[in-house]
Amino acid sequence: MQLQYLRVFSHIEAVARAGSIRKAAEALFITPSALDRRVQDLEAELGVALFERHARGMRLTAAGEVFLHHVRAQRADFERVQTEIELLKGVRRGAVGIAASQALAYSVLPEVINGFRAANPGISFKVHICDRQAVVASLRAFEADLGLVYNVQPAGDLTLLMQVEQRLCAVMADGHPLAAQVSVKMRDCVRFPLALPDPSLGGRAILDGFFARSSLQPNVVLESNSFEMLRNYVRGNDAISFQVQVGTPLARVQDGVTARAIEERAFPRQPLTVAQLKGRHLPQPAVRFLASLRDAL
Amino acid sequence: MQLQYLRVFSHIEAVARAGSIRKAAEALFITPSALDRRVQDLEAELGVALFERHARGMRLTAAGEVFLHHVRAQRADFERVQTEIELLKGVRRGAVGIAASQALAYSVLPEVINGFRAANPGISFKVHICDRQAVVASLRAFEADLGLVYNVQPAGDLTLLMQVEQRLCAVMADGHPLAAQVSVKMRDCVRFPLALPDPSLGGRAILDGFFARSSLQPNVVLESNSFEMLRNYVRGNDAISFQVQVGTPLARVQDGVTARAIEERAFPRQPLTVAQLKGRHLPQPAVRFLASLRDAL
DNA sequence: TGCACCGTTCGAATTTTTGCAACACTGGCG
DNA sequence: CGCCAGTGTTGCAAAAATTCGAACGGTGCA
Repeated sequence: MQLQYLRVFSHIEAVARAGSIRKAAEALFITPSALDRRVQDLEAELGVALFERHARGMRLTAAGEVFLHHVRAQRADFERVQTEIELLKGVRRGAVGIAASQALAYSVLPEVINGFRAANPGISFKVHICDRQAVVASLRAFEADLGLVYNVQPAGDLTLLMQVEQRLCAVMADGHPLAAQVSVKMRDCVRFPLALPDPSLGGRAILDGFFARSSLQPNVVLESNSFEMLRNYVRGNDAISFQVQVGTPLARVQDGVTARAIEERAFPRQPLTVAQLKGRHLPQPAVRFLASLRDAL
Repeated sequence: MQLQYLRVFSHIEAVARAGSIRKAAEALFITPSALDRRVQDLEAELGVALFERHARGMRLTAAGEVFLHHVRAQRADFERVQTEIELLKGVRRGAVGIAASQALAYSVLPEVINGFRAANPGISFKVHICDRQAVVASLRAFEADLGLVYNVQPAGDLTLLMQVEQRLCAVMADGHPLAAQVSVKMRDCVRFPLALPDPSLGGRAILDGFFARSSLQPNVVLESNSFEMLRNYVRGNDAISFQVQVGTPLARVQDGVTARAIEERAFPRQPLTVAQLKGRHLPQPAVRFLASLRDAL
C-alpha cells in the first residue's frame, strides 16, 4: 500500500537506486520527462540539488543522502502508524521485518516465529538472512525492524535491545562415534576432519579465539559461508562442524545430523545481539515479537 | 515553507483544529467541497474514518488522533532535515522552538539566547511562555523542541534532558530596608507584606512547602500569575515578592527592583527541568542550544 | 416548525501532471 | 578525430487530478 501523496518520495528513491532517470522511469512505468520534472520540482522546493548530474546518470549529493534517509524513516514510521490504526480497528495485523545472521535460520527463528504466530495469527514476517554488514544496512535502510547478529561492531546509530551469551556446539552425523557421548571435548573433535564456518559467519570468531590459545591442530577440510552446506556435508562422513547453540534442544536428530555440547567452559563467549536503528519507533508487532524472543532465549 | 506534496496533511490538521470542514476550508482559502474530497480520499486510502461526522462539525476519531500525531511528527522531522541540509550548504540557519515557564522569561532565557546568538547569528528562536500544562502540550504538538518547566509531573512521553536545582530569592524595591543586607531571612521577610506567585507558577510550591513547615504567618497582599506584575508591584512599596533564582547575578538592580538570596538552607528544592518529547530527533540548533543552556545553569 | 449549520454530491472549469518528440550534452570506442 | 550510445532536459499537446459553484439531505436548536 502506498499513499498517493508520497509518490514523489518513492520516485526519489527509485532514481537513487537505478542511478539514472531513464532506468528509474522504466521501473516506475512513467516517462523520463515526467520523472525528471518531479525531481526538479522537489529540488526547487527544497532549494538544494539532490543529485549530481553526471554524463552516465545521477548520483545522490550529500543533501540527497540526508533527504533519502528521511524519506525512508518517514515511510517506515507511516507503516508503523498504519498497523497502529489496524490495531485500533481490532484487527491484529501487521508485519515484522527481521534481518538476521545465517545461524539463526536453522532453528531459532523458525521456532520462535512459529510460536509467536500461534498466538498472533495476523502478524506476518519478512526474514532476510544475510551477513553482518547487510544486517546493519537493512536496519539503516528501514527494511528491517529488528537485526539479529553476532559479533556486532558497536555502531553509533544502533540501539542494542538484548544480548544473549552464546556457546558453540559440535555438529556431526547421527551415527558418528562422538555422538555416543552426551558432550564432547575439543581435544576429541580435532581427531576428526573439521568443517568450519568461514570468517563471514558468527561462530568462526569463537573458534579462531579458541585455536589461537590452544595447541590443538585442527584438520580443516571444508570452509563455507553456509551453515546448511556444512550440516549437509558432515552427514555423509565423520567430519565435525560447529554451530552456535541458541536455546535449541541439543540432542535432537534432524535429517541425520545431531549436535553435542562442548565441554570446555573457557571458550571465548560471543553474544548474540538484537538491535534496532536508534531513535526508531518500532511497530507494535515488532515490540511484541521482541518480548517473545526474550522469553525464548 | 511547505512541501507541495504534504498539503493534504496540513488540510487534515486544519480540519481537526477548526472542528468543521467549512471553517477549515475558509482558513485554507479553498471551498468546502474540495477539502471534503481530500479528507474522504485520504480516509479511503487509509481505510479508516479519521473523523466522526457530527451534525455540528467533525471530531477526530481515535485513528484520526494517531494519524494526526504522525503527521505532526513527520513535519517536525522534515523541518529538522531541512536545517540539516542548510547546514550542509554551509549556511548555519534554523530555528529553535522553546516552551517555558514564566519565571524564565525574566532573565535566564533572554540572556542565554543572547549569548547563543552572538556565536550563532543564523539561528532564530520561537519562545512560547506559558504554564506547565501548555509546555507539555507544546512539546506533544511538536510546536516546541525544548520545554523548560518547574514541577514537572513525569509523563511517559517525555525525556528529561537536564535538571537544575533551583533556590528562591526575595525580590524587593531598590530602596527597601532589607536591600541593605546581602542576604535575607524569611523571618525578616514576613514582617513585610508579601506578593506571591499564584499556584499556577513554579515558585509557589516551594513557598507553600516552607510555610506549611514553619510557624511564620505570611501577610499576603497580592497573588498573581504574572511575575512581571509582582515585580512591578513591589517597586512602589515595601512589599516583598519571591522568584526562582536561576543563575543570574543577585544584586543587580533593574528598573528599581533588586533581589536578595534567602538564608534558610532547609527550603524544599524544586528542580527546573529541561525536557523534550520522547523519541524525537532534535534539530541540530536545538541540540547546540541545549549545550549552551547546560553551560549557563 | 423553521432556521442555521453541517457534510456531501454533481458536472463544469481549472490546474497539475504526464506523454511524446526533439534537443543538447558527455564519455567511450573505433 | 568523429561517431554513437547513453544521459538529462525542454516545448507543447493530451490526460488526469483537483477545485469550484451550486444544490441536496440531514441534524440540532430556538
